[in-house]
Amino acid sequence: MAVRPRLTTAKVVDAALELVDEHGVDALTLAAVAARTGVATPSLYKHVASLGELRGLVGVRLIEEMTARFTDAVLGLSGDEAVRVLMHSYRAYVQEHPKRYTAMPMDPLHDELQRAAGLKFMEVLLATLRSYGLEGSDAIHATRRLRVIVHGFASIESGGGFGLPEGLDDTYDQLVRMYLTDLRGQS
Amino acid sequence: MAVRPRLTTAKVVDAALELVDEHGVDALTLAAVAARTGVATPSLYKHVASLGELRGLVGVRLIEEMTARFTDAVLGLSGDEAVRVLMHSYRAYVQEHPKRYTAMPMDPLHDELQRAAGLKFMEVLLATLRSYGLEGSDAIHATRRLRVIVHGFASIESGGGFGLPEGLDDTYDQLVRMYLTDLRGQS
DNA sequence: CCCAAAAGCTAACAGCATTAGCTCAGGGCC
DNA sequence: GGCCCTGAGCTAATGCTGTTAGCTTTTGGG
Repeated sequence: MAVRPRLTTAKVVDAALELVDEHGVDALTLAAVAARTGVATPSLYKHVASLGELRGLVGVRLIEEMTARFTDAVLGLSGDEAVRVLMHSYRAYVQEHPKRYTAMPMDPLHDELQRAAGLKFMEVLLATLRSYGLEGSDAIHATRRLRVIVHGFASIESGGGFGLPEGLDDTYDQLVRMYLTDLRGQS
Repeated sequence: MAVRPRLTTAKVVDAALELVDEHGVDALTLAAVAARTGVATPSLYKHVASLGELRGLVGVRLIEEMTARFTDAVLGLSGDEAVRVLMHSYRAYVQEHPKRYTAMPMDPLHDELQRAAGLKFMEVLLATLRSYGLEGSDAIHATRRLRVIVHGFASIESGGGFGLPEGLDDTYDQLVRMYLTDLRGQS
């Protein structure tokens, strides 16, 4: 640590995220990040190993941010109310950052950081379902079903996959209700 | 039509799809397609306007192929059995072409071809749900819920997003059951 | 039999990620 | 307090993209 760097890995990821938010995930290029941080492109390699790694770090950032937000939202709640708040929190996050969700990695097993972030995320889901008294594989299945619904909807909505946005709130409410009913029904 | 072309747009899309299947969606490059079709890269522009358009055509191909397959699978069935077969057909297709699903466009409104293909796909879904006697927005909500589940699961599974693949069949069965129960419950 | 349309080609260019090697500032250490 | 060495940032260069311009050559229609 001979020199205090003007740039850090965290700041590089910050700039990358801004770029994704503003111009979409395809605009995440090392040249653009360099321009935004006021640095020559090759200088970024002092903080990031490659464009691929930067993408991975952005993914970790997203998972962490969502996890923190959901943890906060669900705090002090339990049962159906906790699940409802969690699911609506998820959708709200994606709605606030429409272009961001495309950068979410579905494969958190490759990278060690992503793996850790993914596990923490799963823990929040499991904790939210704890009051239902599910054990072993039942708990795993329940979190999987939750992920499927929440990610499926977010993915289609943020990609503009639903034709007209009319009644989307209703559709989501129905999904939440469907999930909760099913959760109670199998006890 | 002065010359019988050695290459056609369809063959270009064929090669593109092969590339996606073999080496993932990131390997879909004009240079690679040219190499595979035995032609110089710029020659492709006689059949395709740009890489972006080729991506779109690949997307259309995928939607059409899935639609055809589901139409076939559901033929002569109705009610729960039709829905069950449709959902399992969807998953089977994605399992057979793991890397392919990433190329599926969620935004079929930009391109005219994609729009048409997407509508046909939705028609199959609506037709499958016809025997439930849903009308108006109820039918729309039901198809949306179906898409959310089916796409959510396929997206996570094909991306390796479920940790261990253990018990994934059970998870999917639970989702199918959940959807059907919900469908009956609200009549 | 000619000619125009169109498929494929080569040459060229801009933008990208990435590597190699340099410069030079500043904190650790005596 | 002055040296040194670590490391951040730079410039130059390479190879791979997609894309455009303009030429060559084949071939079906008149």
